[in-house]
Amino acid sequence: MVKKDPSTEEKILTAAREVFHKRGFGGARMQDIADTAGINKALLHYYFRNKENLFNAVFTEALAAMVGTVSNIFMGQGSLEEKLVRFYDYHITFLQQNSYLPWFIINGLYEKPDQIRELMTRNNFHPDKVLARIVDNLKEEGIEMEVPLQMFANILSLSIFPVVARPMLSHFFSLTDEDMDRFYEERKKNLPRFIINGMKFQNPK
Amino acid sequence: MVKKDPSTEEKILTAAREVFHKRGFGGARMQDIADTAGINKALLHYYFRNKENLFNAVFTEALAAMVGTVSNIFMGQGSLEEKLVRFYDYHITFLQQNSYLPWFIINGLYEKPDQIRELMTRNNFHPDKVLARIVDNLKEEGIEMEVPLQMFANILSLSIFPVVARPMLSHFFSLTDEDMDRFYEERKKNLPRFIINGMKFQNPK
DNA sequence: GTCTATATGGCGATAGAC
DNA sequence: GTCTATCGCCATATAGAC
Repeated sequence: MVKKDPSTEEKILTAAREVFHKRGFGGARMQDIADTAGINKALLHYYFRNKENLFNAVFTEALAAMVGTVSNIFMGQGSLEEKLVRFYDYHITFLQQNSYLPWFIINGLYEKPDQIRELMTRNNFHPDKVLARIVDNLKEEGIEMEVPLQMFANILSLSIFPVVARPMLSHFFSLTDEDMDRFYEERKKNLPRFIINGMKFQNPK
Repeated sequence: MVKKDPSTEEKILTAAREVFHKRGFGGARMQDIADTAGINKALLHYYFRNKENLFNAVFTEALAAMVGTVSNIFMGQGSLEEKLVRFYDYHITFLQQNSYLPWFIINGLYEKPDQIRELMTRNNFHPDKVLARIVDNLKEEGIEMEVPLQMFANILSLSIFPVVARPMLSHFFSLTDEDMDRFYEERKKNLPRFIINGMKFQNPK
């Protein structure tokens, strides 16, 4: 199977993903995106009228992918630990390539909550249902939760924060890129047990 | 005791803090800072030659506050669990009052990585020593850590992320302000045990 | 020290030829 | 669809009166 030459639109989107990811919305330069895509600035505006549209395209695509996958993992079958393994494996990798996303979700909820909420429901993401599913999961495994929300916050914190805070950690501890990559691989392996065990202890019955 | 009229420099710094914390370096506008301080743009440049200098002043201060709150507690005496209790009690409260700070620091490191490394050494920040202290602590308690960095990342993630992501959590689960406040109080109580237990299991010797 | 007015440069966006 | 050239704005920064 021959790989078709990527269309200009695809080239733009790929470039935009890369530049927005590195610099954020404000820091990204249309000129940079054009250069990375190997075209000129004017063409960007021909395809996506302005910077905001281009960002929204990239943002929506990423959000949809993430939300869909996460939902599938937790709503499906299997023990909680199995699900956590699959979740961290997917989510940490995904975040490494989209580390600006959490910030834009959080910030977007301040500025345009409806748009984001709409996007989430359109992609069939219902955090309350995911949480309910996790609680059911635990019940089947003989663990009763007092405050499920805490568990949900813990699960997300442990994957999102260390990836978003990558520059902070690597600066603080003078870590190379390879160090950081190993660090994230370690996390994927350790976090599921860490969570399950921490929780078991808190509900010792 | 009479409160002296704040000097112009203090007014500028207060305003700069507010604007930079919310918008980061790239997003902040000198005009905004001037307006907030109740002066005009030219005066900003009179006091701090340029935007970069002003930013550095604010950033150094923020970094010091953040690192200070963390290291003071962990560098002192006591068992790890005691320290964790004190840490979360203090840190989560601190973050609730300074919820922009973590984003500001992380974002600052994205925007100007080189400059910040220089700032850190100049101001004698050594997070690696804090971590070494935690590891010593654990050794005294008979717990050997394979990858201390993981633990450090976990400790910080669990306090910082849920505060920064407050709008996300409250949107997802339709929580009131009172709900959220209770949520954070719960965390202060639960997190120390959660961490200690999760960790013990991972190092079962 | 504090102001008004202005210079300077960069970036998003558009016009228009091909 | 793709390019070159250029506009117009806005943000930082400076000049210079008071």
